[in-house]
Amino acid sequence: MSVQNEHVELGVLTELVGYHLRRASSTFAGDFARALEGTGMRQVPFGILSVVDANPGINQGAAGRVLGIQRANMVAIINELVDRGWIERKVPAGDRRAFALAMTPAGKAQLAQSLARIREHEEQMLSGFDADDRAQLLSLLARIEAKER
Amino acid sequence: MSVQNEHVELGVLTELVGYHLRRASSTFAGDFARALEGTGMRQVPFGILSVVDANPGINQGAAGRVLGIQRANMVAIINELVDRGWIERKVPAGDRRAFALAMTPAGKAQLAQSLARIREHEEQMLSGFDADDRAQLLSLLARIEAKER
DNA sequence: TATTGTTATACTCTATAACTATA
DNA sequence: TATAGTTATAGAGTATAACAATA
Repeated sequence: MSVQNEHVELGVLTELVGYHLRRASSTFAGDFARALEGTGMRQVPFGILSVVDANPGINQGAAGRVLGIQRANMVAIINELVDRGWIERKVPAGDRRAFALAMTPAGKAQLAQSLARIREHEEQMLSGFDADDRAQLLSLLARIEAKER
Repeated sequence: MSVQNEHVELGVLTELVGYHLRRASSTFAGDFARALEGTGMRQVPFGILSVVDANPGINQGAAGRVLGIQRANMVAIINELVDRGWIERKVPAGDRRAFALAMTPAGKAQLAQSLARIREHEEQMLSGFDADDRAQLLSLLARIEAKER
């Protein structure tokens, strides 16, 4: 029997929003990875670049908090971004515990290049979605994100 | 400065559907884990229970395929479900390569108990969503899942 | 040859606890 | 004391390659 002809029921999963969120997110992430293949860019590091770019001088803890990444897990990711020359750590005058993160010119360029690929990938994944569909989806997702505790 | 007063911009992430899908899915998964805490149930094993229940006699490969889980990764999960006495492997008469998976009575009970908790958790996460909002969300997610390749 | 299940392995993401330097 | 960053560690999910048994 070929895979195409396989008839398999999902059972109670069919009606569970959590299941479909997980699968849709996974489908999106898989296409993201293919679209960025060879660049070494992944979803999480890209998120950090976006936040550092939008908040020059932000520290690791604050960047991690807005992205839902714990302090301990930020260390390796920030190290990677610094090693690639995309962001830099500066010791601020006021509080010598925290580093101020800032984009380098190479980081800015990387962010722009990745963003171009990501926009293509989003167009692909959302083909068939009109402006209303996209706005609806973003609005519904935002209402779920707001339930984070 | 308290966390509440922290003002941090997401930058280009704000408009990216992939980012919000990932965060909403993560918010949902976190609440799922809290709702099922102590029962040992997780999203992936629950999905398998649902599929086996809806397709008695299905084999590991087919169950994994519909859920997007690879053969190699099914082994440990099926072992766990068998060890817990929730499903059983039977050697079918026709094809002795594949096992036929079936629910045990304990597995049926576990599925029902977990489902009750999961429905409460979904009510919590979707409070404020009317029937139309839920149908819209499921429909939009299904259109993204259909892009899986 | 192709398929099913299996083993081994590795990488990403996530989670917790404990430590240090600084405030 | 509280906070920022760090280290160590572990678990869950996911990915690939290679193998044995069966078809």
